[in-house]
Amino acid sequence: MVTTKDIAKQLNIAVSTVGRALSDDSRISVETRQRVQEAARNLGYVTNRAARMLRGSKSNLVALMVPDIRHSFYYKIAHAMAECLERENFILTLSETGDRPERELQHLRELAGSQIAGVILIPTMRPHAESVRLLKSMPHVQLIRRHPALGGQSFGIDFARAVEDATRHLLQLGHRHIGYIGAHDQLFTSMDRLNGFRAALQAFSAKGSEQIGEPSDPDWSAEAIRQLLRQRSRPTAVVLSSVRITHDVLRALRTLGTSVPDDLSVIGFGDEPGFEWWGPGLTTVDLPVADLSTACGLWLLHHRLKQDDSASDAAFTNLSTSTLLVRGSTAEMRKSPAAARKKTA
Amino acid sequence: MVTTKDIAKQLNIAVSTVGRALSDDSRISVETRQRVQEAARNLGYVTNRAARMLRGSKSNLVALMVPDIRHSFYYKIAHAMAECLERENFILTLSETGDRPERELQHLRELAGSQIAGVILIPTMRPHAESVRLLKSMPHVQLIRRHPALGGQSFGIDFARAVEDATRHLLQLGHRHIGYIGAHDQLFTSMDRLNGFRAALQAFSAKGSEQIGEPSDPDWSAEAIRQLLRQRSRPTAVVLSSVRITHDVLRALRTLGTSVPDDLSVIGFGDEPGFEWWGPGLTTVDLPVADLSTACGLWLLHHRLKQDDSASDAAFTNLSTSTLLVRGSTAEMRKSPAAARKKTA
DNA sequence: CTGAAAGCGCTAACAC
DNA sequence: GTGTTAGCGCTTTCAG
Repeated sequence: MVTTKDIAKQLNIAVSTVGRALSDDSRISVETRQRVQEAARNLGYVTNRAARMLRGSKSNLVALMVPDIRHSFYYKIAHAMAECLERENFILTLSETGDRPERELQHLRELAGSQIAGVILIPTMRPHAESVRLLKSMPHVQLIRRHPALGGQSFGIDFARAVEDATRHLLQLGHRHIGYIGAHDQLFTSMDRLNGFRAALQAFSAKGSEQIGEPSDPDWSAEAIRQLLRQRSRPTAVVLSSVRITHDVLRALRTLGTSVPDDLSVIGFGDEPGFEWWGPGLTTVDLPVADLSTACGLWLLHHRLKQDDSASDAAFTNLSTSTLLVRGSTAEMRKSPAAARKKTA
Repeated sequence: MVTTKDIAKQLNIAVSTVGRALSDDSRISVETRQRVQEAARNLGYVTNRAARMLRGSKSNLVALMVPDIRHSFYYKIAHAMAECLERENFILTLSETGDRPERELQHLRELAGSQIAGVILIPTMRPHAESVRLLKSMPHVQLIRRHPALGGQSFGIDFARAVEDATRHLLQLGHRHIGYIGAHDQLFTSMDRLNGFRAALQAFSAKGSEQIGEPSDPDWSAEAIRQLLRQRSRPTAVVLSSVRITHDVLRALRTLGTSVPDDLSVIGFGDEPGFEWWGPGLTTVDLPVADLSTACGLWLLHHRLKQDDSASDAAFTNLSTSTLLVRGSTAEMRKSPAAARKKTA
């Protein structure tokens, strides 16, 4: 490893001169500056950030903590963050929590030791007390989810409105009995989504059939849609409230041979590769993940990490709104589904 | 930030004693060790890795460099790496190159300065000379692709065999005229795949129609499949040779209304969510990405990063084999495609 | 068993 | 315009 000392020795000058020349200090003569910078290039000098950090400067590491990078939600976030941070010469670290508080804590410990500059996290349901304490010592923002113990800065999506818009779309198509499949966790955003669904129904005095459960069980969603379709008076449309559920229900509907949108209109959640070509094309809630992430990344960089400690700890919440992507899986309600079936046959 | 000095002051002992106690040095009495460790816990001490690194120890950062984390190929890799590194208390950094040498270089500069412990990279087509030099100073492995200038350690997939197996499957179903859609870049693995295709055809003395081009253009693949289907004597099956191409062709086939597998048997590349429910279910080459990545990560950790510098620079190449996932998009060749169409109608 | 002190590479305050 | 020096937090001799 080449150090400033090596450069100094080679040019017969002092280390401090080298340091100043490398940072283009105006006190150093232009000539010396050039000589130093050239020598640095020739020797392949790279500044040792460990040493610089020891002197108090911040690291250029920003951590992103997500449940599982394989979900479209999260890899889209990671991509947007990577681009955003790269532009400012920051390095992105990636931690997967698997939604487990212990893994979250383990990562935070590791990150704290590495003097991370900041953390962007999708928190687990119930973070450990130590996680909370560790986060207090590093600038951070919550993304997508929001846990009260983790400080007031967060970027999220208005899920209530997203689901409400989706439901309204079905109502405007004439549907008056709509199914809903959603998750059960108390905290976070699941309740928001359900509330959006209920709000829309109420506005039209329509009927809802809710299936609430544990979508992390791979078979649960399939069973939920079967339940809905088995009712004597079954819903003519269904709203799915997470990407995971959408995946599982789409697969189940193919197996069941349900005709979409003739027998059932379907609105999914999120837009993954494949949703476009599922059956007649899936009408779905398009989440503004990329924009949200970029906004979040920039905000962390500019409001929380800038040298001047003017950065306030004031609560800050940004809620993005999503848009409905209308494709073929939703249609006007016909009086009799059977009639519709005949017509297309 | 709590330091060893703080702990020392609080307990009225020397910093060196604290340091030794924290690393469970046998020379320190059990009692002192416990007192120190308890104090550390109470004060919320975390060891400052910057300082430790300055003393010569390696960082716990391992970098992963991929073209774009949003592709299934790469997020699967990232996931496997994250899990693998986490187990050994390493931190994964994620760099996106967008397949552009300049971005690759920029990231490598940043990583070099941060004293990264090691690099796992999917190299760009033509890495900069400086990238090559930088990589020489850090332990690294190439993954998936393999560029001769970047050292002899690599983990890859036997693409030639993957495509050959896929083609053979079609041949065994009786197809004797098979289309192939593939990429054009000279280096790396594209040629391997094409060779696999040709080898299989030759074994059966069958006819091939190759469309070779630039799949990064979103419309190119669609045009390629149209070309194949427009020929007077058109192929009865087609082999797709990248994930990207598979996505684009599947979309195009839907638009064209081609009946699969009656009019055309199709074999895709990679297995993404959605391939399973595309049309009759896509027969595809299932790439052993997760296993490969885990193997690669473990290898870097254990062969290249261990303190003892016994780590050899010997060339090492691991080629994994993939398996064919047979679903509904491939069928036995009928004499007349039209007859098949009638039968199902 | 424990303490004192040096030094990793860099920056910044203080000379000249 | 440039040199000297101290010190960031830790590990590691070398002394006791």
